Amino acid sequence: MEAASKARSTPNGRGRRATRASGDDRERAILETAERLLEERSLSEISVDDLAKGAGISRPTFYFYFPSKDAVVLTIVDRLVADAAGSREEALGTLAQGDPRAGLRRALEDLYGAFRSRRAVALAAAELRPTNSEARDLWSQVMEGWVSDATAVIEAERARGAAPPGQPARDLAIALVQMNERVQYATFAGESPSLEDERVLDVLVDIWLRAIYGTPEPG
Amino acid sequence: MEAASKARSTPNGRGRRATRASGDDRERAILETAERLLEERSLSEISVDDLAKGAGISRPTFYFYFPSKDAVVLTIVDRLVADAAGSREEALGTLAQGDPRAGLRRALEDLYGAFRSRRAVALAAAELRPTNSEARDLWSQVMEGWVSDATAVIEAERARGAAPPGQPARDLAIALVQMNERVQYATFAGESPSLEDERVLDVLVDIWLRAIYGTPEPG
DNA sequence: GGACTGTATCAACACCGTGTCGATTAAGTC
DNA sequence: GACTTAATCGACACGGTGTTGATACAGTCC
Repeated sequence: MEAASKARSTPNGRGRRATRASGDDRERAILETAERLLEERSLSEISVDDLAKGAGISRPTFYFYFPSKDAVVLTIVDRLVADAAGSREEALGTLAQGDPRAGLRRALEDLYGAFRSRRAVALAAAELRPTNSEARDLWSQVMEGWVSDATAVIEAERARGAAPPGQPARDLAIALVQMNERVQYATFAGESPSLEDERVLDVLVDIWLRAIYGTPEPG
Repeated sequence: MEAASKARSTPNGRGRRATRASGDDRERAILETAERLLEERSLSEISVDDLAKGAGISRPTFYFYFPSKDAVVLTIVDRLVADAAGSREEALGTLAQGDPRAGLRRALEDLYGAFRSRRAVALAAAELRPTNSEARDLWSQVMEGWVSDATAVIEAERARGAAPPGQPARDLAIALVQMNERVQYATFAGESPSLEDERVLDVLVDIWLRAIYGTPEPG
């Protein structure tokens, strides 16, 4: 959905107010500085001055390019999300027909990979959510996309008799997608009880399969 | 684990420096003000001055009772966690023998109920985690408790032949416990894709049962 | 009942991060 | 060479945090 990242003619509201001169370099410098610093410390430990210094400008000049520190992060997250959306489209095709286990694994793999390759940004986005409504809205859209995809898959599998009935497909999808988010976040952040990087996919795929195709009754 | 809440003789580091006079009222007033304000707005929108005013004291006096705003929230969360731990102990007994579905539901119900009844505090704790290491450590301990309980249950069920083998019990437990946390948080916060309050337990119990007792292979 | 001790209180201060204003410079047009 | 418009920054105002030092206000203790 709405990328507006390449559309340099249309100012995207988040970035700079309508320009085309050499200041593009500075804008990029700010974004790169932000990504670099986020590898070292958390968002709350980075000030506007740090970003300005890193880009070789003064703090007031920073505000010529971005309205706030949050806006910088949102711009970066926007792009990450757009990239991840690409993987998703692609993976959904694989999932549609053929071996469900392999298809589901491909889909979750792509998603996991997209965020793991830019851990720092993913963690910053999470840190922003509680205090920034724009970040919340953006993430809501992202989650909604995955949930509706997963819902469609579950319903299709039930329709063709491959999966048994159970909880409403959308409810199941919400819980599973939120599980993925949380498990991945914990692993990225290196939380104390968390899955090892190499185990994440095995465990998640297994739970998804059992939740979708398994029967609920214990022996 | 370590409550140190009743132990008024031992100053608990978080609270006030060794006292016993009428200032106890003020300490309680601050805690109550914090809980009250958290019902209205998020932690980041509450200042030390708000807490002081609410308790009828000046901002410097606040620092006589607590070293920071975070310390107030941590004190409250400490108590919530202690309460929740009580429920857990109790629920584990029920789970041990008899109908697994009913037992599991009881356990998850108690946990869900403990946090739902003080939503605002739970949300504040989550907001604190990214910026406060003490909050992270506290929550780590809480998660670890649930994870090791769940691990034990899964291993016991596998040992007695009620549950089939599968992913390592602890890995499964981590993912499931983190799912619960995330799903419950989303519901409390009223996030956009989130489960309705009345659906949460049905969905979570179902996924737990399928993940523990189900077989992974699709038809 | 006056000297002593520890609790409780707050005005004033120093500090830091944010965001804005106004003045200034450096390029392009035409 | 007068006119815009991009780009820059010093100086300011603001709001929040945490500390210091002075002070009032109990209660002992002799």
